[in-house]
Amino acid sequence: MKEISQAELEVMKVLWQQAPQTANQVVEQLADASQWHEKTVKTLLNRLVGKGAVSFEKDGRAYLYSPVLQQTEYQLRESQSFIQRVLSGRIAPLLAGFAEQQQLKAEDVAELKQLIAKWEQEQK
Amino acid sequence: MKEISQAELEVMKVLWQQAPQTANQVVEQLADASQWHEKTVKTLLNRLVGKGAVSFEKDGRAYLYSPVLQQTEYQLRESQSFIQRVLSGRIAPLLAGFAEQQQLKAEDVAELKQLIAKWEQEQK
DNA sequence: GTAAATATATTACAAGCGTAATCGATGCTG
DNA sequence: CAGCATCGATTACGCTTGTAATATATTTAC
Repeated sequence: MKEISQAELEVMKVLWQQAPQTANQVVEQLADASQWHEKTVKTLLNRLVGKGAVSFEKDGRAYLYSPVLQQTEYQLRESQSFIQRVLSGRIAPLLAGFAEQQQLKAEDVAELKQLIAKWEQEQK
Repeated sequence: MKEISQAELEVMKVLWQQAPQTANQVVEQLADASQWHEKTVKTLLNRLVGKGAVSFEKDGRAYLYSPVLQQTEYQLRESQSFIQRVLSGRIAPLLAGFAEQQQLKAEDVAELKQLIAKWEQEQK
């Protein structure tokens, strides 16, 4: 699977929320959110099909698009490559930075604790 | 400050390890690690200067290069933008993915615990 | 059934990127 | 001092990306 560009990612997000969707449904959501021209969105859809990240089936004159690449899979892959590439494999500095910026929410901390508990279980 | 590309980042990493360095010192380290041609590395150095991420001072015929952008600053900025763009602002899923892949090390967990403790202190 | 609307497909085009080669200046060597 | 070696600067070139416009095929509306 080829790399997905930033603009293409926005299109994927729309499809991840709901699928399948026609090109026009996708266009409408992104016209609101991103000020993108219809033609631009359709180009992006096309490129995503070319990259194998999105598939479509014909529904009369229009197409119905669906994501092939799943969001969790994408997030995991990107996270791993990001942590290697930018953070040299260490994850804690990222959180430290976040904490400093007061961007860590109670919710996040709760999830972290659970994660740690689970991890410790597995170590036994 | 303009965006730093992936290839440029490798050059920054070398300068973050030690600075200032001559172009040739940088070239040598990257020739080993990345198979890059001398000309390629020098182009990257030049582009980084153009982007304001690296500065130089003349030392006779050669230049001495130093990073202007600091690594921690870069990492923080990139982490924030990554978490927004890819993870929609939630940091926990990233960790969950990591844990699943057994990539969380004892060291990481220790750091995370400390972070949480500190965070809880601050909430009081 | 012919024109207008509308879907996708094809083409466009400038900027950024990866990956160098060439140019021009300066210093080194014999 | 005349060429060679070596800097950094400039130029190159094909690919990707952002951002569309144009072309083509198919419906649908008179």
